[in-house]
Amino acid sequence: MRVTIKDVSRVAGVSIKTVSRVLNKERYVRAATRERVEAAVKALNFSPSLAARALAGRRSFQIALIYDNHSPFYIHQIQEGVWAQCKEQGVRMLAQPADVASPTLAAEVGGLIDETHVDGVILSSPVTDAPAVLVELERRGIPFVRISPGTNHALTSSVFMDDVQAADDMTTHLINEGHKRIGFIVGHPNHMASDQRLFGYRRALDRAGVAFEPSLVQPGQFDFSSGAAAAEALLSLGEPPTAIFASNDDMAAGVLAVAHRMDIAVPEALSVAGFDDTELASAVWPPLTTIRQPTRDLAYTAAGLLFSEEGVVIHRRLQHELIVRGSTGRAPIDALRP
Amino acid sequence: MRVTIKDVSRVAGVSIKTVSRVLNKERYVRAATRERVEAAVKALNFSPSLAARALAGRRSFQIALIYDNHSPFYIHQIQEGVWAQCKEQGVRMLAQPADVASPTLAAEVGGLIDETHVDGVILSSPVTDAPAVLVELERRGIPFVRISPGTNHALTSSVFMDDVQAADDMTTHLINEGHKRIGFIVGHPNHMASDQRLFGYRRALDRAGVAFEPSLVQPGQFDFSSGAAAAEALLSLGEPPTAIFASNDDMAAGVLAVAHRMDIAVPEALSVAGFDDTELASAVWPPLTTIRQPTRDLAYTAAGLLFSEEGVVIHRRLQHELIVRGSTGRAPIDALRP
DNA sequence: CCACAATAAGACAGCGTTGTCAGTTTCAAG
DNA sequence: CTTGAAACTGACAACGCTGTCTTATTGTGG
Repeated sequence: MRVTIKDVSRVAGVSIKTVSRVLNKERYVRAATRERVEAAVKALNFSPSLAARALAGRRSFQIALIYDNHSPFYIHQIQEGVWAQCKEQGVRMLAQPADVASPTLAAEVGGLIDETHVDGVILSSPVTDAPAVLVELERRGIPFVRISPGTNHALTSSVFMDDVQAADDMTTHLINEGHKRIGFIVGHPNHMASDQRLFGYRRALDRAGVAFEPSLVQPGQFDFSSGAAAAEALLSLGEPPTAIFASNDDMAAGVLAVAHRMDIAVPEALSVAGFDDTELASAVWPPLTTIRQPTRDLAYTAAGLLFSEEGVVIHRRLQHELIVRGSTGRAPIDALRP
Repeated sequence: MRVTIKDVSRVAGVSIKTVSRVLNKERYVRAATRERVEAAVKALNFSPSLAARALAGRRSFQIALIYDNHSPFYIHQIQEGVWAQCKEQGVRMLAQPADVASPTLAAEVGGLIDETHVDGVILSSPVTDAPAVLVELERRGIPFVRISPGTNHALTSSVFMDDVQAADDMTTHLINEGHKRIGFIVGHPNHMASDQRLFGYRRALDRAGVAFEPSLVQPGQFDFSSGAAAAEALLSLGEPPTAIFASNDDMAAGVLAVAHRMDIAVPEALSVAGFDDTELASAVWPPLTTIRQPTRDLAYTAAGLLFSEEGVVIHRRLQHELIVRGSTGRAPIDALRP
């Protein structure tokens, strides 16, 4: 039924071991032999069984991507980046949703590894910072790379962007546009990036000599409705902000919706800024001023590191970019004279 | 290193075959024995190797989900539905992006199956209607289920919704709101659903006695920018439509953006309707009147069919729902008197 | 209490590869 | 030529399970 390495070896007139050598690009195969084998592989349309390879050899040609993130756009980009790298490397990707809050998470990850023999694991935030998972992976000695982890102290590679600087950049941009009362919507508490973005916001305010006001900071969950709720709270303040910086695009979309509903003109009366530059940022009106996070590249690079020389720990920072679109503008005149 | 069935058998004091029986819930194991084995499994934290199971047995405990769809929200829901079902069944999901336009698609799918030994395949539109893929799957005799296929004539199960009726419902709703000139933005030509939605639109017009006007129909690609382009074309007509029905939400978001840019009030001067009810529909302003397509359920049900009794072909239709939100309203007065 | 079926458990081969090791050919230097 | 190392190739045993077949052990009607 199934075409096996045996069939190939018969057609090529060599031993199965030689076919295996060709498949794995090992040394010590005469060019003429290699060609005959390759021809046979092509003729029979042979694809080696990953199961058999995993069982017999040291590699499984599979890696796992573990994520728990409720922004579909973000996940989509992460998947795409990892996938692209896997394709280049001839490796399969197992995309695995997870729940960082689950007490069985580490056990599930362990089970996944045992079951599938994956060669490595990509962790996406916030799974990057689930201690139980990290312990489990280290105990197994399986290579893994983290995308946008909260801390870099682990002895494992990671790729990330400078969330603090990015939030600082955005806040500074708003200050330069004349805004003094800038609302901030914090991200999901599970994500370390949330704190860092908040820190960047405060740092920019400090540097510009703008007093930090706790009532202008609202909690959020990185989703649309929490953004809307936070916007309602901010806009019903006695002295509402002239700009709102939501720490991701989904929440910024929520802010826009509330502004529209309350008939507040954006950006004339209120500037709105997001973070991530997901497709959503350009799908809303006005299109969002945001931080372009190189999500796809982060994922692509992360997977690349997984396949790179073993034992070398690399922390690679990718550059973000401030994207100015229609949702932000000069502060209203009356806000400029205190 | 790795915990194997042998370790379990040693701890439980039985043969590996008996452990295998317990794992696979086979008959002929005394309750007491089963309990001892289960205890050993738990104590050792044993997860059986899928590779070994696939190689030795008839099942691999893996299925593949193949898709090529450029709406991240849609894919996300599909993945989630299939994933949920897989989790219940204790089976792994291989999410596999693909390109229906690629001439090597069928070969890739074949390779995937050979490599991974998957027990079954879920096809998401438009891969559902790639003849080469269907031929390849049938040739291999591997079970597969299609989500929202263009045709139901194949001898394989499928789940779908009534795209014609849904588009008819939406169009009728707009007509009932007094609209006579209703623009329509067609979906991606690769998707059979595109034709069906167009047909539903025409059917509703016909029944209501509204003349069909070809210039009111614009092509699209199911993405934001093609929706925007189509809107520009429609709104610059000599006599522009009072409503635009985009055949998915992404394109409807594009229409909204153009309306905002051209300073056309929605829904006062222009009603905008979408299709799918992805999260995007509620993230834009005004929130979209749309058709709720039970995407997640379709996927969940599809995976369920894959695991159900073999050989039974089932075509299951899931119910859609017209969701009226703020983006549509009565036609402008002057449009009501011809 | 016996015969015989139903139930329960184990021995062993084999799934399709790779790792190891041994054997054969090639080739350059003496 | 001869020799020895380097280049090549193959035989065979794993890998961790399940399928098949065989061998107990238990239960049941006559």
